Amino acid sequence: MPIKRPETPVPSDDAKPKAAERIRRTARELFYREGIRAIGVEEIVTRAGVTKPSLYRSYASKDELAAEYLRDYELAFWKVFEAGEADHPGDARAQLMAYFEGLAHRATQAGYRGCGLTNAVVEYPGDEHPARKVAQTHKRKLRARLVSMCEAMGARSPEVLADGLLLLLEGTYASGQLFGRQGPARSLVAVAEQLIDASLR
Amino acid sequence: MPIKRPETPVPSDDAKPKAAERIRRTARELFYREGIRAIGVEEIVTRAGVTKPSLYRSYASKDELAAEYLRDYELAFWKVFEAGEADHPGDARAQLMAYFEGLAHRATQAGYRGCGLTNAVVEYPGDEHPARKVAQTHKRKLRARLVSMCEAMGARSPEVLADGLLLLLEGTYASGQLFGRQGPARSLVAVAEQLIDASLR
DNA sequence: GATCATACGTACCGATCGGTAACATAGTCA
DNA sequence: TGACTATGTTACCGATCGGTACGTATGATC
Repeated sequence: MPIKRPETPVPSDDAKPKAAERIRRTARELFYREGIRAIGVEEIVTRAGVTKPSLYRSYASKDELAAEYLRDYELAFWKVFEAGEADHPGDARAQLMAYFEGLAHRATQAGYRGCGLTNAVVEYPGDEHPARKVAQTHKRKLRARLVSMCEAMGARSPEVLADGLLLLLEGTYASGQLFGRQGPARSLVAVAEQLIDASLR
Repeated sequence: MPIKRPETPVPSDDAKPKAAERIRRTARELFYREGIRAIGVEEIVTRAGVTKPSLYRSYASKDELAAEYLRDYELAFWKVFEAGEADHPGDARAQLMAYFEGLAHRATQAGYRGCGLTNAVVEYPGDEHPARKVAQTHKRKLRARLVSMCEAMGARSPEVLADGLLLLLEGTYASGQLFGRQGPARSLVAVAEQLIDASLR
């Protein structure tokens, strides 16, 4: 019979226990689908199969759990956003359009709920909310990233093109939940191509 | 001394009394600034200087009050949106750009809160909510209106151009609250012009 | 001045909100 | 085995949620 080794390797500084991870995943799903304000902590712990004290030992408050959810969301976003780099190395335009194509598809599915980060900013107008801070920091990062991609494309005015593409992105997030399957998000790719074409020197 | 005539003219079927109107106005301001879910009915009636029963005598529920708020919001929107018609009769492009210019200005002010209708859809993902229904109906109307304006402009593909402009609009609503004064909304006019130019035959 | 409808306020409802104190249990290492 | 730590559980807190039963003030009409 083999020796039972500990589940967490020796130099693991921050291995989250089971309950905290279940809470995290459940909160992520519920917060995204229903909205943060709409979901109570009671429902989170019930659906996660744990109880409230388990939540509050791992997260300081519901607001902090929401912020954590958005940090996870951001990680997942970058993974999708950067997926095109492998397929199109050195081609910023193709990388960006790969993300746009995927987004246009997702945003025209029934039940699409937009960007969790943008939604959080809508739900929490006050600047002091931790979730809002995560979201705003992320969006600034995204904007800077778009600018550098537009520079790589050789845009006449990278900032203006990046702004335009960001407006299209955010517009797609919103329109995806406003309109159903035949929403304006279906034109995202065509419009983005037009805009990029018109912006190159 | 003149005969004191009744305040409401004879064939007035539904003249709202004073308290209901105060509630309406207070709700409109608070719902827009703070969000619908964030504001309780208690706070509305307190700030309006009335009491809860007064609210529930004029509105069936908080949800219905929220829907009423959005109906008012929609009226105000069309007033602004159609303001350009007087200045630029028969010139759909100039009418639209007039709205875009005003929006770009508002969306780059500190404390901008985006579109109340879009925000409501973010706050209430469930299709059955009365506020959401108002918002979605409005957005469909807006989309149709944009299509007809793009036809009037002589666009190659009016639907695609209208979609693109709608994405820019919604993106501006969102970006206005995400970024501060130097947000991407500042480029809205330039981008829209580029997109329209590229879409005419 | 009595009547009566309308409009408004006082006081309260049960439910749920986010959050916690106190205790029980399980795994780790001496 | 025994002490320590980490995690889970029961039961509860005050505050606030949306909503209402019921009594009161007001103002026009006869």
